[in-house]
Order: sequence, then C-alpha cells, then structure tokens
Amino acid sequence: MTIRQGARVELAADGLCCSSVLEAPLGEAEAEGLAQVLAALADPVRLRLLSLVAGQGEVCSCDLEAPLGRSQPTISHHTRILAEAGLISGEKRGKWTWWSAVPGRLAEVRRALGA
Amino acid sequence: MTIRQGARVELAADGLCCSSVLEAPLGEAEAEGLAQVLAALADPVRLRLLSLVAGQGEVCSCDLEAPLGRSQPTISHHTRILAEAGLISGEKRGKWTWWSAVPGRLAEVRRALGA
DNA sequence: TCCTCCTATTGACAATCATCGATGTGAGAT
DNA sequence: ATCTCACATCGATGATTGTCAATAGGAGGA
Repeated sequence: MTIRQGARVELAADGLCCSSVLEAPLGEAEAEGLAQVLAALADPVRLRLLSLVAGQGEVCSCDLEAPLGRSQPTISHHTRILAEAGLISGEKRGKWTWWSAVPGRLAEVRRALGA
Repeated sequence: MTIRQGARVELAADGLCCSSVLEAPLGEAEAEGLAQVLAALADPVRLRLLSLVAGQGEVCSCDLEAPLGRSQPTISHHTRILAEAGLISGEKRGKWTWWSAVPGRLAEVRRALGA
C-alpha cells in the first residue's frame, strides 16, 4: 500500500450492492464479498479504531497507538485492513497519514445485513 | 453443545445493548462482544447458512449439506458458531435438529454498527 | 548534506480457524 | 436388542491471523 502525497487511499471496496442476507438464498460471490468486509470489522481493535476515526473526523496513525495500546506496525496493519474493506481512507499530508471514515460504507454493510 | 429433546438451544448471546460504533469511543468490552458476533458472520458459508435458515423459517442440518457443499461435521461446526452468537437457535425434535433465525438478533447487530 | 520523525513493510511466532475422516450419541424403527 | 439415521464430538491438518522487533522509505528541518 504505497501512498503518494496528497492521494486518497481508496482501496478496492466491492459494492455490496444488491441483495441482503435476508433475501435468501445469498449467492456465493455476494457471501464472499460481504464476509470480507465483516472480517475487517470482526476485531475489537479495529472496531475501536474505526470508532475513534469516525468520532474525530480525522486522525493520524500516531494518535492511535496510545488509545488502542498496540505497537506502530500493528496499527498500520489494522488501518490497512480497514482501508482495503473500504471502511476508512487515508490521505498523506507531510509526514502524517490522516485517516477518516468513508461516509456511507458502514450503512452499506448494515443494509447488506438485512432490511 | 448437548441438546435435550424439545429444548431450544439459546446459547449465551450477550446483549450488544447500548452504544454503537459511531458513538465514539467504543469501550474495550463492548468492542470485544460486538467483534465476536461479527466474527460469526464473517464467513461466507455461515452467511449463506443464515440466509437459508432465515429464508425458509425452519431447516434441519441435513438439508444444509447439499446447498452449502460442506461435510456434515463442518455444517455442525457452523451451526454451533451461529447459535453461540445468538443468530440462530435449534430445537431437537425426533432425530432432527431444526434451526431457525433468532428474530431481532441481526437487527441488534445492525444497530450496534451505527445509527 | 545529515538528522529526525512518521509510517509502511518484512519476517517470525503463537494462536485461531475451516475443513474433513473417524467415532460417539441418542432417537426411532424393525 | 439390533439396526439405521441424524447429529455432535474428537483429532488432525493446512491456512489464516494478530502481534511485535527490526528494517525500509519518504518527507521536513537544520
């Protein structure tokens, strides 16, 4: 994940487009895509990370180590996974990478989870 | 998971009660609980299993092997995980175990995932 | 230029997980 | 009692995952 200066990190986040879990039966491909996003959410550290980012608008990675109690490589690992799931996106400005929640992505997940 | 005859299988499903991911910051305990339920959902086979159960009202385990393309022990493994997450519940009648979606549980997850 | 700071990547390790074959269990049927 | 069927459990295995120390990359400042 090489981030150029000023470039938004918007990593391949598949649509989660049409059907939901309650519109049975869920297809294999749709299940695969939804499972991937849910796997990104299925970690307590990433849930709290997303919560922090969503609550503060913009957060740099260095401000996440202390509240989450994890090392810098681990934080980088988790931001990467959340970004790949389309849940957050990062912008590199100067030495810092600023992370923010992708608007509507969580709503997309909720919608895929049912009516 | 020993299921007695006629007894509903309702395995310890914590409340997911109050706060949501968007009400930052999410506490450690709440993140842990939510992550556990999301982990149960973060598998394509389990998503399709839940979809089948929700769509048909009541399904016995034997009717899941073919559409999901997994062995009987694997199906049993997945039903157990979904039941422990409070997403489905099983009732043993005769030789069969009938699974059905727990009403409102998925809505609880959606609510915990944001407004 | 060199130095410092922030972040991404690599490599390794322990833990967890999805899967299946083999076996155990318990209920109905003969 | 014995047989059969549906399901749970056990044991093993290959794959994935969360974590951190060490290292690399890249930007700003002196």
